Amino acid sequence: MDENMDQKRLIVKEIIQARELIKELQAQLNSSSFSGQDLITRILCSVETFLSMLERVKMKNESSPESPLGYVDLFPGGSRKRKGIVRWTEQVRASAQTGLEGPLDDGYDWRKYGQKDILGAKHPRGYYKCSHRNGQGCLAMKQVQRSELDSSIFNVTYIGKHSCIETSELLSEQYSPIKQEHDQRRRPNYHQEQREDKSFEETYINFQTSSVQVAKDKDKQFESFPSFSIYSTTSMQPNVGNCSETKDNHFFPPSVKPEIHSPSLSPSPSPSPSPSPIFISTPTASESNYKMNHIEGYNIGEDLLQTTADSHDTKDQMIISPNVSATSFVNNSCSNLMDSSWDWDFPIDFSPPQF
DNA sequence: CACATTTGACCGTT
DNA sequence: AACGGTCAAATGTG
Repeated sequence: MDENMDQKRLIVKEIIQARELIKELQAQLNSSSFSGQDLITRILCSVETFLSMLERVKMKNESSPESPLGYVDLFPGGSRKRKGIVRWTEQVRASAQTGLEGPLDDGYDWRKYGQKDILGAKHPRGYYKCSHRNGQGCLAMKQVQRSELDSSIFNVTYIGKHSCIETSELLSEQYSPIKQEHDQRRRPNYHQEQREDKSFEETYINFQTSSVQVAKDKDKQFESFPSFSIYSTTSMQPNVGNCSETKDNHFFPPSVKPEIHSPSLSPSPSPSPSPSPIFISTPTASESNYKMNHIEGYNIGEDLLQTTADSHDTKDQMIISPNVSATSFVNNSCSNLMDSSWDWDFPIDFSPPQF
């Protein structure tokens, strides 16, 4: 467990180091006499190291039959929900086609079997079973609830995997290029197969301080933990220029690369209270749309924390060591300390559910 | 008529 | 007891 703690520290340290370096870059760019190349290289080195870490997490997940890439099992080990049933949450924006009221076409046939007003929620939660439950014995279910923050967004929690063969799939095998991504989702067992689809090998991890409120007392140290998101894809080359980051530590893949605005280039710099020379706009919701489905940020954040809180050996976690980094930066080149002995079995667990 | 949705009742868990 | 999840009768739809 001491080893696990060290690994956690390294990961946290790495991102914090990146953040600090970026802050330093901001300050130095303000002085205008500094090109910032050295710092940029170091920052990107840290980011690359972290992405490599994520890659390792993902590779580890690939051994799971139930945890497709880009979807983090919310309850590893089935600690609080029924064991042996995968459960994950996606966030789907109502499109112009489906309208605000849905239904949300995720490629499967669902039959609504209930609706419930949820305490403290503005919108009721709908309960769905796969339409092929009777015919094919498919046990997949989902719950749909409109987001509190954005009523055009639906939080969709999937419970269990489909064992059915979908009728629409049997009827048509024709996919238009434009519909390709959506139709990927229509494939039977899409979620299970996604991890095998190289074009979809993406990992999106999102921690947010706003979700810390649900953490239990022994996880209080998370309250000072900064918000950050990482969006990784194996198609991302070592060319760190593909990575973009906001001042809130949000990374995006090239496909949703945010637009970068520099006050020196922009006519009217944002009147931010604290000087921030680089402003990066996040992708619009419409750009994200199904891209954002990979993880439901708030839920992932809180569920990771809750999952962590369920572990028995996590009371003393996430204490940030100031002296450890996985990255060494020598002569403008980046190397890190990760090797085959790296063990990812630390309590913030991406490992597959245990049956 | 067959099937889907709605909705209040019921049940298990906390 | 309160809450979330499910059931099933009533109702709606094609």
